[in-house]
Amino acid sequence: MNIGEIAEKSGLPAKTIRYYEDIGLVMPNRSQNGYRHFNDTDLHKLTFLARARTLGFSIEDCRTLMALYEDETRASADVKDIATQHLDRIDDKIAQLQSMRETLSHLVAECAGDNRPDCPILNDLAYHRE
Amino acid sequence: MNIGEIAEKSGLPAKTIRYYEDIGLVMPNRSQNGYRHFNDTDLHKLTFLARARTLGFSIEDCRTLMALYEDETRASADVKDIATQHLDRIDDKIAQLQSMRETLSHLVAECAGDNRPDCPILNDLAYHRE
DNA sequence: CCTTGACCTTCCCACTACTGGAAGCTCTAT
DNA sequence: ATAGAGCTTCCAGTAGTGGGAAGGTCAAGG
Repeated sequence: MNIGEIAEKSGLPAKTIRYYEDIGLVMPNRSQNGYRHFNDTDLHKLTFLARARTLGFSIEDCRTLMALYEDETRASADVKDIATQHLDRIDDKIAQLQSMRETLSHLVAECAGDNRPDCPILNDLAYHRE
Repeated sequence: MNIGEIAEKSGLPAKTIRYYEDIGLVMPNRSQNGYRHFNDTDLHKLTFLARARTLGFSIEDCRTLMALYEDETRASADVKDIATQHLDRIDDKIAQLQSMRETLSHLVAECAGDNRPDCPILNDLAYHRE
């Protein structure tokens, strides 16, 4: 498979696949013309990566998860640790966003949104005291 | 005020304040020795920016919001539009994170987390079909 | 007067995870 | 022969800092 084909099959843009090769996540062979040549194992890896990225894992987490996946002597505890930490980070982010959301939605609700200049949103930004 | 003092008062790192000058968000005067010299207006602007950033507005949003703040003939509708769009982006992000959270928490719950290799998390990554 | 240490300056690199674009080579079909 | 699609590498840029080098400035102490 050339890069275009595997891009379609894996759902990852060709650019991204080249980038993953750059950072050593996949190592496709090369044809004589210099084109990357991907096999089914590469496709499987890329699909794995695409799924892990969809779940929000960082590239470094993905690297570790792939290594664990390929290590038949792994302990599932190691995988669970990574996932749990990731989950904690997600929870932190959600909490942070919800706090923003809370404040913003109040301000938006209070703002008349007409052609007059008075605006509670700007007042908050200018004079907010924690 | 020198940069150290205003950094402390505004709560922004000196590095960040220099960056904000670079991109034209603040324009402090310079003393004869070349040091930046900030006045109360600068402090007010930086505090405004710090608050806007806390609420998650992008730098470009901040630039627009500051311009509106300084424009006495503004329409509050323009401010409300920016805030509403930002709120929508936040809602999107929260939804995305909660979807990840949902999937991940199930997988984590199913994983034994012991020293055996079998792991539902890796199975999902490797064989997930949407 | 000299030195020390805390400030300040500019400049450049690194980070995350790509994305876009330019210049140029290869393949396929007409 | 040529057009167009697909491939290659390399370079630059994104957002918003953070880290650190190399060097100028200032105030206090000996």
